[in-house]
Amino acid sequence: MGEKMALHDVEHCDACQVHKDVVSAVNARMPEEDELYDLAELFKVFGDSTRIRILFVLFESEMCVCDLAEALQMTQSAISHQLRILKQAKLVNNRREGKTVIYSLADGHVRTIIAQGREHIEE
Amino acid sequence: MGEKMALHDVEHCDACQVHKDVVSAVNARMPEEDELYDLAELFKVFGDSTRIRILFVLFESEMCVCDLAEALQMTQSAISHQLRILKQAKLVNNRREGKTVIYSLADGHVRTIIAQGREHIEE
DNA sequence: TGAACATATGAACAGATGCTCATATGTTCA
DNA sequence: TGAACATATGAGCATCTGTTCATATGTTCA
Repeated sequence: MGEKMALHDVEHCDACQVHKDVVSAVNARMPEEDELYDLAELFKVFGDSTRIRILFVLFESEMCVCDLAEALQMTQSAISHQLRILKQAKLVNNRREGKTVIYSLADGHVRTIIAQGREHIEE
Repeated sequence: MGEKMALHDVEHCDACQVHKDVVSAVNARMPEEDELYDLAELFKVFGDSTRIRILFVLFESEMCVCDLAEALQMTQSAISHQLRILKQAKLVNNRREGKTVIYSLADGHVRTIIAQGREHIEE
């Protein structure tokens, strides 16, 4: 921030003057830049049907990579790349069992978020 | 579907044979292709910090396009493009009042989904 | 140890995405 | 009606994303 904040003039309508207090109030309650960014990054992870499908599979049962590939009819590589993203977002956990690696859901937020999403689109 | 479903052989581990019943069960409970796609599309909309910021502003108050541009220090065009996406996803409603167009949150799922997302990243 | 298996990862490429710029559409008011 | 204002939209461009392909890492067992 600071000198980088060279607030270029932004257009505003006449009504804007009236609502200026609301704009200030809004900015006061807006989360930090970092949190907004992290939130968007989190939802980006849900924003791909391959990853959504992986999560649905894991709703039923923890599973190894190759079973996931089989279940979704995709290559091991593609699944592995996506699992990496899901893991970085802490949506899944994994543990090694011999040669295989077992992935599972990380926490309940995943179910809640997807459930709310499903409710929304069914309207 | 049909002839397009030329199930290319997918690799599978030895353990996979054991879990084959689980894979079948999973596929039975998997939502339709369309729903999975729509779900991903919905979350994609949440997956951009500009749109997240717009939603946070609308949490506080319904608002016209130029006030949103002012609040977020972005151009009217950029905001308008994003509002279009939010509207297509039925996350916001709008109504015209004279020259201005007022946008507001569409329903409670938006708050719930974002609230769950915030909970998740604060761990 | 070395072969076979399971998973991870880097490079590369095609397709999607978000912003800007220019301009069109829609509304009010003199 | 025409000027001014508010918003919407299409084209273009730079960037990001998901898959594939090749290959590396890690594990088991003979």
